[in-house]
Amino acid sequence: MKIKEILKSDKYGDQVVVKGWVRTKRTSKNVAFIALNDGSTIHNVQVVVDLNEISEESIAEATTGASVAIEGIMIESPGSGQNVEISAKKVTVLGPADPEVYPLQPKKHSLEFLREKAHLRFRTNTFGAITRVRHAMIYAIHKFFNDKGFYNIHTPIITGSDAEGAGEMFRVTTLELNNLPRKEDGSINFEEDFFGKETNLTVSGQLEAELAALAMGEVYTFGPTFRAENSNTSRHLAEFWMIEPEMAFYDIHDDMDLAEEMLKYLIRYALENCMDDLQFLSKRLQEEEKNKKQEDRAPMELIEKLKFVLENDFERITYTEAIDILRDSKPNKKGKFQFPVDKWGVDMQSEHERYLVEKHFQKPVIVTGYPKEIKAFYMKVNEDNNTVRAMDVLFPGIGEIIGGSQREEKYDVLLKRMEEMSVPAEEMWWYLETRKFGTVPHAGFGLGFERLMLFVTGMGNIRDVIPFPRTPQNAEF
RNA sequence: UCCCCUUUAGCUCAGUUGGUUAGAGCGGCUGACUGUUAAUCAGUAGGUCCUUGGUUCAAGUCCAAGAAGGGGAGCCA
Repeated sequence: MKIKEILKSDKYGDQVVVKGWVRTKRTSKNVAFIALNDGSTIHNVQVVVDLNEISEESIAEATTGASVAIEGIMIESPGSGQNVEISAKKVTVLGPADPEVYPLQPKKHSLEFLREKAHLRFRTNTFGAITRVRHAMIYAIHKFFNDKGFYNIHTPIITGSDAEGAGEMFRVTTLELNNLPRKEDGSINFEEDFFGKETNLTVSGQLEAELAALAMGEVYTFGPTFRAENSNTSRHLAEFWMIEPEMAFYDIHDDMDLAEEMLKYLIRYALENCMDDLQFLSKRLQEEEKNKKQEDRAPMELIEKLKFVLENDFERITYTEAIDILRDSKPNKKGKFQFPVDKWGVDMQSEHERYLVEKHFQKPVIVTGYPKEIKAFYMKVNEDNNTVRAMDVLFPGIGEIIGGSQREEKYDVLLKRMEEMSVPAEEMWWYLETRKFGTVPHAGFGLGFERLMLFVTGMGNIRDVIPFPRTPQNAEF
């Protein structure tokens, strides 16, 4: 029986078998207590062992980290702290964990330490909670789209195009690296490679998702994404999961509406289904906050923050309005920004996004209408021929959580944009053909799944919301 | 890739102007305790002071290079 079910039950007297891992064991002369967890919930079940019936020796190996099977009876707990507990009739240690060397102790560990113990950190309260919330969010994403009539599309992980225009790519090859086949001019002959051409891991499924949307109407991808950027921040991974909806007949406003609706749906789902875990994460955060200086502390605790996002409309402004606000802002006038905002056309830096979201509006902000020079070739050019129908959703503490746009559906304009930005049009013939045959206005966006996880769990480092993070110089486990 | 910080016991950290046998709390182990909640109390073991080189009579402490980790920036989701 799962511990989650036992703790909800009041069938005192029922016989149960529980299997799990020991968190702590406390012994006294006549009685021992084992706090047992099986991953089904943040809470442990308390197993009571009468040492007059079961010898202390037989449970000697039931130390922190050991796996055990308990046969016993559910009883109403006389102690405070829990309603139900299990009176053990038989304790079997399935797999001992030598307490001299088992690295997880019944105490707080730093997140940095646990990162080096990623194979065992699932056994901690924090990562158990994160893992359950992560699952709930994965499920909720599929449910959200399914209920709206979207189709899930599996886009390729190995791609032959290097024109997706989103960062450095990981090369995929079966060529022998110590003995590369060369052409006469000395360059590598990729015709001998597995696919007969240069291939990489995908940096986005968007282009393929567009192809599907232009027949299926509303589609989404949810798959692994790879970026070989040498990026060392708490918000970047070399391998992460991205959700990319793509919708025919949507304009930029429909796109924004969907993005806001989806984010709120997911947050609501977490509040309705993961309250135990969120409460634990919130408490954990609040304890961490105590060690911070007053000005660095979060203005709201986790659950309050999630509810706040649910209950308020996202602020929608144009890039031009954003630049005006920033130019007239106190930190800009006082020279507090590392990158001063002086003229229209500059890209917004992290500090500017943070100012807008955390100081000026104090809620999520969607910025649209960026200068076309700083955005991708596929974004629809506005009538002013100066800005594009891009939209970035900015979240407090995280920055850009969603980046999206209405796509350029006009063949001539798209081709011209590709030439301007030196995107090889010949290679992208298939993408262009969708604009040649039955093109329609359409839009889409990309949501970084781990960035969503950062927000929902309140964690500060993206390496702690994915089980096995891949970052520069680190592919352990 | 750039800037800043850190590296001392299993974990979290202290270690004075360079000076003798390097400390604490937690955890482990041993024992005590009539139901505990990260139990409590007593005792006990445990160290390549990140690595290499240098300065010095003497280096955990000063200098140089490197490694690992963290924070921030860029890039982005």
